[in-house]
Amino acid sequence: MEPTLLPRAFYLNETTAVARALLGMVVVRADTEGVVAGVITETEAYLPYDDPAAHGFIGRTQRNQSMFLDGGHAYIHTLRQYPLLDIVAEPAGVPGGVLIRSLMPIAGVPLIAKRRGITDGDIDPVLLTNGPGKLGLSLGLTRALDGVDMTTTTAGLFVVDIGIRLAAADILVSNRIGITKAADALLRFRVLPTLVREGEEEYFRRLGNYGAKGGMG
DNA sequence: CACCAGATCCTCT
DNA sequence: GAGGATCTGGTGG
Repeated sequence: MEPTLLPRAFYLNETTAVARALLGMVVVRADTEGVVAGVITETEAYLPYDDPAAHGFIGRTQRNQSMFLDGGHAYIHTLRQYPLLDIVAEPAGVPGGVLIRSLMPIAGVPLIAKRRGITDGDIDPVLLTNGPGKLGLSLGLTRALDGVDMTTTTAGLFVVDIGIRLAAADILVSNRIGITKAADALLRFRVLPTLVREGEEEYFRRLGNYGAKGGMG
């Protein structure tokens, strides 16, 4: 299918539904250094209500204000030296967020390796972006991109649908990791690891079609 | 202004 | 599985 930019309506839904639906979608980052893209293979939902692990739980602050924007905006914060990418869900004023935890790179691997500081040319591409901090570095994210609208291409950070459709059986559900509050809530969603591997060539083929159609939108 | 807690990663063991 | 590197923002004095 023709790749399509995910519209606002995609994100104006329950945070958990958005977290599931984002699996298989493609994050694209385009800036002066080049284009980087990867299929989303792991997400976590941070709920707008009764979720002490969510940054919005304490109310609106300087740090988390982007979570209160309309769904489809970026909420980018840093943890130690790493930028982390959330995509805001739900309508404005409802601070739901989906943490993008892992990508499978499908474009710009050399640039990703450069941003990761990896010089070993023989490294597995999947290992370059299989963690929230790693993919944040790979996409060249900074707090300057906090709050940008990801339903347009103007900021150079957006998500496209390239036609990947996952069955419920293809998704692993488990507890969120790296947190201490509400650590037992089943809000982590992953594409079956074996499926990621098997789908790798197919993803590249789709991207080839995308590139042939004239750019990233 | 000082303190401290993190939605992490990497290197050992 | 544990510990250190290293940085920002929230909270309290």
